[in-house]
Amino acid sequence: MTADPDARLRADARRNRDQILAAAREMFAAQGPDAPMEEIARTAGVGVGTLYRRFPDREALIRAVAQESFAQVLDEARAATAEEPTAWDALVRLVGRSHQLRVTIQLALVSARAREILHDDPRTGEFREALMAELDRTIKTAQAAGTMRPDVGAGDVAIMLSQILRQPTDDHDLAALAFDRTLSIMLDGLRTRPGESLPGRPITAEDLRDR
Amino acid sequence: MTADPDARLRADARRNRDQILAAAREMFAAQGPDAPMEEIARTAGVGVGTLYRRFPDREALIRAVAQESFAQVLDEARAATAEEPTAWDALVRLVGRSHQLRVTIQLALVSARAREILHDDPRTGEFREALMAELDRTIKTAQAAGTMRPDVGAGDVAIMLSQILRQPTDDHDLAALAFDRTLSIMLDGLRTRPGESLPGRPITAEDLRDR
Amino acid sequence: MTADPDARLRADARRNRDQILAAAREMFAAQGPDAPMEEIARTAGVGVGTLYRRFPDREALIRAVAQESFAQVLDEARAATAEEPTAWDALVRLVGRSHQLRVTIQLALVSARAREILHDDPRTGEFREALMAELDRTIKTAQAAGTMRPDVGAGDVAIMLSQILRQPTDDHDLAALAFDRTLSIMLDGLRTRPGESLPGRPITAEDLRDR
Amino acid sequence: MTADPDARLRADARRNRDQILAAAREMFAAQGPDAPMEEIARTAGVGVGTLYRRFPDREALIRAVAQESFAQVLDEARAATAEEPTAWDALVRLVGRSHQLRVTIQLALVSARAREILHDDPRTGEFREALMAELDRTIKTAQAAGTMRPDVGAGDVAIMLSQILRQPTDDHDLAALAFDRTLSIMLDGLRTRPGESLPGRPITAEDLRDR
DNA sequence: AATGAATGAGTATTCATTCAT
DNA sequence: GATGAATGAATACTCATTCAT
Repeated sequence: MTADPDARLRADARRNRDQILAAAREMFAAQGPDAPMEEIARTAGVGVGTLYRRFPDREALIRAVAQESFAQVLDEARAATAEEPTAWDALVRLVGRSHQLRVTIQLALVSARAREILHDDPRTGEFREALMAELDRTIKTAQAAGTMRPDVGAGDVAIMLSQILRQPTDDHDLAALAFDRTLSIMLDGLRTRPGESLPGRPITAEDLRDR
Repeated sequence: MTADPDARLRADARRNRDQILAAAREMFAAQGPDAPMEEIARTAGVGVGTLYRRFPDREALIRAVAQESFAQVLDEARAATAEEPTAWDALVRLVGRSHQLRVTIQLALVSARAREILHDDPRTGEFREALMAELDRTIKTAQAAGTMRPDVGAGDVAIMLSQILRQPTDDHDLAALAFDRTLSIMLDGLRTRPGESLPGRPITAEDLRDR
Repeated sequence: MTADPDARLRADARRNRDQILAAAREMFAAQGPDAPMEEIARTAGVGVGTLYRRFPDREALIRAVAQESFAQVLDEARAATAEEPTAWDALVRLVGRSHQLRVTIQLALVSARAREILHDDPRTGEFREALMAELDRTIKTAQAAGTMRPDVGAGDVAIMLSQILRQPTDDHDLAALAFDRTLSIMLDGLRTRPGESLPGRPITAEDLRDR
Repeated sequence: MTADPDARLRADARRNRDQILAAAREMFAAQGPDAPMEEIARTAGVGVGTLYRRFPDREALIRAVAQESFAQVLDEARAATAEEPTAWDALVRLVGRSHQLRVTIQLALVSARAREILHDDPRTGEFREALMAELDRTIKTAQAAGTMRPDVGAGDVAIMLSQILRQPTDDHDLAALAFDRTLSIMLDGLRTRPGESLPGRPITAEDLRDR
């Protein structure tokens, strides 16, 4: 009946589990989702056996890392909607703050293997749905308020974001600067601008449902 | 025993080399730069031995593929500058047409390993320099003509492009649509718009020299 | 804190021990004597720790299972001798009824590893001795009565039985049918038949003492 | 178009392949079909890689060993039929000579895993069919000639044989003696004996088709 | 005493690279 | 030169056994 299946873990087991997840997040971010399991275990300060006890195989580990990170983004998105005065502000805040989540999100998107694994994981799916719903709502509100161009959909924004969130350089300072600027340019491009029109049709949340 | 045995051999070797490069391009695009050497050889229709005779190791192969692709982009950029009426048009054409080059460019940027390998390859470096110079020139011209916002540098554009060029989805149609739309939004964000101003400072070609 | 805490514990421990033995018997029969300890524990409804408290390692467990099963066969053999009118009848009953013991016996004979383990276990040795003595007596009585061919020894019969007792198929019905028929053919072959003679010499209980 | 798919192997590769098969046969006989691949390779005098190049996984190796051995038995069976004066003699010779094939046959029957693997291998299936057909013919001929009891089928004999063929002891001399004697007893049990009758119904080749 | 978490050695399998034919 | 065979290091995963709670 508990939301968290691991709530009943013994204290030390819980700690190990968390350390493993943290290590995996780091490692995945640095080397991609094929990072050696043994190295992940070592980084987490446990034996491989322990890692495998908690996460029966690499896929399970990837799923767990992704879920954790998705949950964080969703929280962030809801907080933004709740706390910001306008939908546009909520959007700006959401995408701006995601900064710290970049790495883990990237994981979920960057490797073909990871995407495949997450594709048919129901838990991840739910998060994605919820996140897209939130985004969709925000965008529609902003468009109704006249602050955002009407010819874009939640899918457009999601894709743009997922692209921008990827680390363009290993130089962290430069990457941070680039993120802020690219984001700014993109937001400028998203503002209401009468007389402009995008090619094709808006990409909706629907379009991304089963990608 | 032929009059010109050398030429014959060179033709053979040439063909092999080209087939290997083509196969590697495909494979890298599909599976990333860690695709099995044996499979690349098979796809190219040669034995692994032949592959290794041409390219002493994986790094050499990656470098060769990258060079070829960079050379194409450079040609494209120069043609755009030469043939389009305005700098803005040249920029639009360049980024729009890069479509076909997406895959190979991506290869050169997407994997940490590939980036590392290319990082200190002088030949690749030259191409990058030339390309950035071309881009810088185009942008400055457009800014001087008042068509492009003055607070962006060649680095900003290069990074944005490299981000956009990555395949966001395996659904090719959706990816193509997304590319066109994201590009459009980005271009809108790049147009002259009095009263707007980006955070930080322009990212220049310099900034990317050693990334 | 109870008046007799010890008895309570013993009852608990006893139950655990029995459940573990039962589970091991099942598991060994199904998967051979290399079945995962953890799975045996789970089937028995206890933790691995408990299993290891009772049986310090796999060998000890195998020995315990084997002893239990050997003891049953010995009981069966003695009952047959005591209750059947003739030695031949006793023999027929013994080998026929062993049906249910097949699985556990098999365990003790089928795997090289198990045989090795049991080889130098004194307790198992005693059972084997007793069983062979019983068989030897029965056979000699039958031969003296003229119902059984004189050129066979207890070793011949034991070996034949151990061969026949192995499960020839996973199809249980077919296996049961095959057992009955093979046994019948074998018994026919063992009956007194003047003028026939076997190759070599009788294999005795002695011969099998240290196999 | 060749019967043997490996006919085109280079001389050295061929040699390696044969050595691997020989090593596997030994190893499987000694330790069962789970013998370490690395050890098999070492015994064969090659690296693991070579083993895996020839046989993509353990299953493939098991299948290859089984096929080879089945083919030998089939040859033996046909030779016996062709060269012996009576069907009964052919049967006696076949089962007697199988002695040397014991080990490899055992492999195919002893482990649940091996049986599963071979179960749906068409090549193995063909051999089994052919072998059973041969046996069936021999038995029917012997029964028609009045030398063999009429109430047994090819399945009965096959099962009995497969049971007897298993190594009952590690003492090779004793095992050989036991085999000869058990076989003799079984053959006595199979001879024509008016007035005797087996339980159930004859087990036919059919019955074993899909075990 | 029972539990189940942690450990790490043991094995299967893959694949880059070298080398005999 | 081309080929593809051989090698062995790298890595995933399993499971017997030990030990903290």
